[in-house]
Amino acid sequence: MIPTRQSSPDSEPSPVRRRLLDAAAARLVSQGYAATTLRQVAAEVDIKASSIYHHFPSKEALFTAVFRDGIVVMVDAFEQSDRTLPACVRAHLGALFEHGPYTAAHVTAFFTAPPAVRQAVVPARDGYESLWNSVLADLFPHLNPKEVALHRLILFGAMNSTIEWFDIDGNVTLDELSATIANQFEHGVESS
Amino acid sequence: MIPTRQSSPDSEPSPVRRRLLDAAAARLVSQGYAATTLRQVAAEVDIKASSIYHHFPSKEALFTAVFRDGIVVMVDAFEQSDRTLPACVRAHLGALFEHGPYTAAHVTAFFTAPPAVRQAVVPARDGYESLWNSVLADLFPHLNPKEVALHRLILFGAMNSTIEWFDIDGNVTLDELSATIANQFEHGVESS
DNA sequence: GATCCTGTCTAACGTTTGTTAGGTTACATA
DNA sequence: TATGTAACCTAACAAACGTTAGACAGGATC
Repeated sequence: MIPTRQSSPDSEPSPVRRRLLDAAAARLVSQGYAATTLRQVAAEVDIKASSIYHHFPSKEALFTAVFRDGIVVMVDAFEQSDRTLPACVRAHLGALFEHGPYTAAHVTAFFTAPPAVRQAVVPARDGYESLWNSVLADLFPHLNPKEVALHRLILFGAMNSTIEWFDIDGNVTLDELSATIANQFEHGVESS
Repeated sequence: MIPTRQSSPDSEPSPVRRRLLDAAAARLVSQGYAATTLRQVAAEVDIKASSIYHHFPSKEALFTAVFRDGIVVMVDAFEQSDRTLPACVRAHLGALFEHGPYTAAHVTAFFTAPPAVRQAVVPARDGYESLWNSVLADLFPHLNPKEVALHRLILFGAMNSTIEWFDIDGNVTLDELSATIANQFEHGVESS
């Protein structure tokens, strides 16, 4: 009857394994890959660094799992939304700010990870991008596929950068921010 | 008569010092702060790591200088543009892709640097952001200051994220990309 | 010619890193 | 009761890190 918060994307793995992922994700957000040490992560779970190797075969494997879970959280949020643009934007920002540190870790630290880790996560990333591409293609049928991809990248940049400055406890709510971004993407800043 | 490219933002410092900054910036882009070692940077300039300390008092000082130069490049490009939105966007992307690795290093690695380094660069960052705020306030007078700041952050996110996917040697030119981003910011994706 | 300064070097320091080897407990299952 | 396995531990490894100390060369200055 231990009240461990299960912000888990997967189906009930070992509690310690889950807490290791939680701690690793949280550290990734604030420190990046290279500066996050296994001893820090282990200490946050009250075990020793060497014990991590009973759950993951290497540092790379641990952080690969974190990045994968970051995408799982995004895909889950995306699939629970209707396919309107504001809803999709809201789902993406919700994954970033409301569903644990995994998506935030992915967005902030993915490019600080070594190539082997990045490559292992690429397929999952591509899957999420495809979801967006098909939604945008439906919503804006006057765009050809190349334009869809280009505008999606611009939108992703706008959404993901919020992790660097948006304050979830500030004056602006996530709903308002999502509406602003979606509206600007669709109609431009003139219509604000 | 050595053909060292002088992609320098400052006024002719020691050639070795400049080359150290160049090498450090290039490494920052691909590896981030913690993973970039002084021995790597020194090797690229054909000196030993300990000799760096004749030019900079510490690793933090070296990379602080890199981040500062990243802003200098941006400000220079910005001030040579007229104050239209497409020109400002083009200047920003030019700083990212055409004027050496300093701005790219700043955008990709600033948040991977330790707090002491970030804080030392904050004033210069604020200056550049103020330039943009005043231009956007002039161009879109119907926005109040809070809205200007919010839309600037969204635009910065869109522009800076291009460093992660745009290929300067690909099919799309920097001019086209700048026009697309500026147009979308102003009028939305509908008008594409 | 003696002195100083600049720029580099070699060598080493203390620390930290990811990782491994081997031992110890607790709790299953037989 | 015996056996096995999961989960942790201590201890240590080799490598790499930022940094420092001290020596040496070359050129300028006196």
